[in-house]
Formats: sequence, structure tokens, C-alpha cells
Amino acid sequence: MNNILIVDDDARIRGALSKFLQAKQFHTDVASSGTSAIKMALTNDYDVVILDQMMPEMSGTDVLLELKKFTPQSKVIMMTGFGSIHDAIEAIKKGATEYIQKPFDFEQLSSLIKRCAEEKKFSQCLEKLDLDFTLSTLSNPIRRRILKLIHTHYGIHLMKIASKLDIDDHTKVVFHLKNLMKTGLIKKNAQKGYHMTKEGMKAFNCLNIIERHLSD
Amino acid sequence: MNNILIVDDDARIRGALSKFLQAKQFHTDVASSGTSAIKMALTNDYDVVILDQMMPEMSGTDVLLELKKFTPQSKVIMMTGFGSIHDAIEAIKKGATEYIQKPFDFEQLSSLIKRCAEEKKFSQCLEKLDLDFTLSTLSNPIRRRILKLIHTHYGIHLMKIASKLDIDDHTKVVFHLKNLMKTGLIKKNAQKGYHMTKEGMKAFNCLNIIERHLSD
DNA sequence: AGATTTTGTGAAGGGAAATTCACATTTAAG
DNA sequence: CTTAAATGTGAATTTCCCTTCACAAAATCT
Repeated sequence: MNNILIVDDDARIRGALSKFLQAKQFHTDVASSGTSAIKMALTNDYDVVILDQMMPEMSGTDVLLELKKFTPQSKVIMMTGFGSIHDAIEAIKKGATEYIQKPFDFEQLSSLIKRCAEEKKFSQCLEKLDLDFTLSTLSNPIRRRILKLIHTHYGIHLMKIASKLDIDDHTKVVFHLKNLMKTGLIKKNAQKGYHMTKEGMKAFNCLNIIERHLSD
Repeated sequence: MNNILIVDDDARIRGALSKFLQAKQFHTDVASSGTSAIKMALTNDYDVVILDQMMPEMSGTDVLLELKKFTPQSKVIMMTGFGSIHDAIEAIKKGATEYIQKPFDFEQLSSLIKRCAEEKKFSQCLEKLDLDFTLSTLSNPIRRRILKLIHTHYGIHLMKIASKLDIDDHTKVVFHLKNLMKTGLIKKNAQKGYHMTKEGMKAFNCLNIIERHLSD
């Protein structure tokens, strides 16, 4: 079920679009102005926003820019007037995902929405992959300790890590080191010393942020 | 194996203490001045620092204050001169974990160290519990989505969450909600609506910070 | 009151993560 | 060169997280 926001000053279009898309199993909200659209987008997290270019007060482009600021993850389809190719290109440049020229076939819009929703789902997956990896890596206390150790002891070796962590079975440490390497947070040099990567530093900073944040 | 740092300007005491404690299976480093002690503490993460009160340049108290700034997790035992109860009390007030009056029985110091090391292990457990819980809670993408949802929709109800997340089996959502409640990130009001706690807000902010951090 | 929806519990099962063990290879030391 | 220490691999096992299912209690609707 996708959340759609329809923004148009023309009540007839709003109504017709809303009805049609609901029949297509989308969940739709409507807004009659740019300001109300932004308010709704702030609290409701829409997958796709369908935006009329020509509106009094705020133009579609203005609304688009605001939406990109506050809810950049939402996909935006801009509805432009017939023949205004220029407007359409401008909208895409400013971050709209798609555009459609009035008057248009509702079926055409529907497939456009589907494509946008798919795209959104996909880009979310990509983002979440990183976050998932980082968080699940850091959620293990042993790996956190290893990361800290490697941070303070550049090029530290396996057995040194094991002894510092009071772990008898070195293969256990190997397991977590592999894990950290697989996620790209640390690397091993030719002398088999472990050191952090750029990503590792990022993750390490994240850890510090969390620790500071949670302990105040 | 505990890491101990011995700080004393008197070489004889340093040597004797070091030898004695090594025989007791502690790992010991020595420093002859406050400044070198601080440098070592910054890179080595000692469990217990044994600190002489009377030293040229930096007094033990000065060193103590610096240590508390940079490595607050280390426990500090202050060695004070005979009869200077006042110094001892001041040291404790300023954050020393224990004190011992010169001249002292080495065995006595050894048991003091053991106690400190235990205490450190314990306090670390407490800290890490929170961090562990929070991180492992946040490492699950469903729980992250629930947290976001509850953030934007104060007092949202179970089925609403399930439908927003496109999850058919509500018991799955219940599972994660319980999880979030157990870690104290969210609570349920009398009307069975879910809302965030202070801790939840903290965690939520952490998440946002991390997301920004990882995506740049 | 009866039906339906919402909310909740507990047990069973799948599967990934982590630990342990047995053993191989490489490197360093005497 | 021999020995010992350090490093590494793969399989077996355990543990823990998550999902699913069957079902029950509570709240809401008609």
C-alpha cells in the first residue's frame, strides 16, 4: 500500500485523481495549496507526491524545493501545463522524479506512480543496507571493543587483541575480525596488523556519538 | 589480567611496587611524572592508576583531575603521606576511587587494586548494558521504522502501525513493540496508544545523526 | 447481547550469529 | 633446522532473534 499526496488548486482534478487512484489501491490524501501540502508531508511520510506546477501563492516548483528540504525521501511527480517543456525540465533539474503534461491519461499517471514507488523502495533498501550493516556490526560488544582497540593501537596484531580483551580462544577474535573486515570497517596490512578504514572511523565516530548521547 | 599504571616520582617505590604487582599477575606500567602518566593513560586504557599525592610539577590531585577528564572509566588509588587525612578526603572528593596512606603494606594495596578492578568491571557492565540494548534494538530495521512512526504519530495504535508498515501479522508488530518497551524507548498509555520516552527521543536522535553521518 | 475488530499471550520452528573444537599453515625464535 | 608461537580454516554445536501459528481476552460496533 503506497501513500500518495495529491496537490492541486483545482478541486475537480483533486477529486477525480483521488477517486481513480483509490480504485487502484493507493492510499491518497489531497491538498489544495502548497503550504498545506508541506504541512501534511511533514507529518505523514508520503511515498509519492503529485504536484501541480501552476498554483496561486506557491508554485509547484516552490513546493518541490520545500519538500526536498524536509522530506527528501519522497518521490515527486510534477504536473505541468501542455507544451511547457521548459517548466518540466526545470522541475526535473530541481529534484522532481518524474513529470507529466496536462491533460494526461489517468492510467499513464498510475504507471508513473508505480514506477516512482518502486524506485523509492529500492533507494530505501540501499540506504538501509549501510545502516543495517553498521548497526548490527556495532551491536556486538566484542566488535565494539575490537574497534576501539584498533583505533588506539594502529596495526595491532591478532594475539595482542585477544590478550587485551581477555579472550582465550583466538579463533573467536578471528571470527569478529573477519566480520569487521567484511563490512569494511577495518583492514589488514601485509604485516598482518589490523587498522581502521575511513568507514571504520565513521562507524567509530558513530559509536562515540551514541555513547555520549546516551550517557548524558 | 588487569592493566595497572603506577605513578610515583620515587624510583625505588615505582620499582618495588611494579615487581610486587607483577608477581601478583597484574600487568604494570610505570610513570615518573604526572605529564607522562597522562600521556600513557591516553593511549593505554588502564584499569587502575596508582597515584602518588606528593610529586614535583603536577601534584597527584592535578593528575587525578586530568585523568577524570580524559579517561573517566579508569579507577584511581591515591597514595597520600602519613597522617594527611585531609589530602585523602580531598582526593576522594575529586573522584579518586580509593586512597592508601604511606607507608603501607603491599598486600593491602593489592587487595585494594582487586576491589577497584572489580568495581570497574561492574560499572562497565552497567554502561554497556544500556549501549548493548539500545544498539541491538536499533539494529533491527522494523524497530527503527516503528520508532520513526511513533515519533511522527504520537499515541499511534497497534493496528495502525501494522498497516502503515504493511505487516499482515500483527503479532510480529507486538513482538517488536514489546522489545522497544523492554528497552524503555517507548511506552503505552492507558488508551493503548504508543508514544516515545525521553530515552526513545535520545535514541531517535542518535539514529538521525548516524544516518546523516553515514550518508555523506 | 452478539458480532467484529483490536490487542495480547505463549509455544513451536527456522535461521542467522556466535562459540567451540580440531587441525593446517605461516612466521618467528632458539 | 627444530621448536614454538602466531595466524588461519572449516565443521559441529549452541544460542539467540525473529517469525509464524493457534488461540484468548478486551474493546468496539450494530
